[in-house]
Amino acid sequence: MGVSVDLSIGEVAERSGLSVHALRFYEREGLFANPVRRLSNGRRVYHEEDLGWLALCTKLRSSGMSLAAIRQYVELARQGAGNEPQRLELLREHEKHVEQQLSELQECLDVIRYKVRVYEDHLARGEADQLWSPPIQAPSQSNEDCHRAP
Amino acid sequence: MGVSVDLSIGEVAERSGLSVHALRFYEREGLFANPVRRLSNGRRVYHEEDLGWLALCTKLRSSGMSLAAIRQYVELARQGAGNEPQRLELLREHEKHVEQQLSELQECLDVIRYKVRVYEDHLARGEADQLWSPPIQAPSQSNEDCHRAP
DNA sequence: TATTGAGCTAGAGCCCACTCTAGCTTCTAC
DNA sequence: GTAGAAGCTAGAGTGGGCTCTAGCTCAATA
Repeated sequence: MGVSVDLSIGEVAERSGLSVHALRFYEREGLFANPVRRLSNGRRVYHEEDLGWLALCTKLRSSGMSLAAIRQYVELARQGAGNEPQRLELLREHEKHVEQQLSELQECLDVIRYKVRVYEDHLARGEADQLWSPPIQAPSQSNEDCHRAP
Repeated sequence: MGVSVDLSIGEVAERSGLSVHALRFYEREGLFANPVRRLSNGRRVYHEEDLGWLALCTKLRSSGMSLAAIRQYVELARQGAGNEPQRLELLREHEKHVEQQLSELQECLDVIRYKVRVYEDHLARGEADQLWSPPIQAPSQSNEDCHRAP
C-alpha cells in the first residue's frame, strides 16, 4: 500500500466523485469508517483507505442504501471485531433489496421494450393501423394493463 | 373490452396502487391520457382504460422517468396521430436510461456480493484472520477500491 | 503587499413527488 | 334526519440527500 499520502478534501472530492460539500456532510453524519483528522490549521486530511471506503459507500448509496443504513453498518465496523455477523446481516439484507430492485427494473424494461416494439411496428406499417388497439403480445401477465395505453 | 364501467377515485386508487391524493395530483399535473370527467356532483369518473395508462405510468415512474418526461409523452399522445416518431424517441431514450440503471445496479450487486463473501469467509475461518486485509478477488477492475473498506 | 484559491463553519435552501390538512359537500344506510 | 364514508379544493408540509451561501482564515504567488 505504500506510504499513506495525505489528501486534501479537494483531491478526495475529485477522486471519489463526491463534492466537497458531500464529504463534509458525510463526516457530520458519521459516515466515515475512520475519523477524519485535521491539520493544525483545521483542514481535513484524508488517506487512500478513505477512498476505498467512499467507493464502497458510493456503490451502497447508488443501489439505494440510505445514509442511515450505511451509518449503522459503519458504526458496527468502528466498534471493532466481534460484530461481523451483524455486519454481514446488513449486507445480506441490502443484497436482497438490490436483487428486488433489479427484477423490478427488468420488469419495467420489458414493458418499455414492448411499447417500443408496438410503436416500431406501427410506423413500419406506414401508420395504416391504429395505435393502441389490439396488442401483439404481453411481456407478462401482470403487465397486461399497459396494452391499452398510449 | 365490454361496456365502459364508471370507476370512482377510490376504486382507481385501490386498483392502481396509487393514492387518491396522487391521482388528483397527477390530474393537476396533466398526466392523464384522457381528460378526467366529472359527475354532476363534481366527483371524478374514471374508466378501465385509465387503469391501463396508470399501469404504464407506474412502470415508467418506478423506472425513474420523471413526471415532466411522462407529461411530455402524454402531451404528444393527446395531440393525436402524426407524432409517433417523437413518442417512440422518448420511449427509446428512457429504454436506454433503464438499461444504464440496470447495469449500474448489477455492478453494485457484484460489489455487495463480493463483500458478503469476504465476511462469510472470515466467519467460516473462525475469525482467526483479520478482516479487510488482503482481498480474495475483485469483482471488477473499477471496483478495486472497495477492497480496503470495512 | 495584495490577490487568488482552497478550506473552514453554521445554517439556509432546494428538488421532487407526493402526502396531509382544513373545511366543506354529497351520498348511503339506518 | 342523522351518522359516517367518500369526495371536493386549495394549499401547506415532508423527507432525503445533498447544494449553496455568507463570512471568515490561511498559504502561496506576483
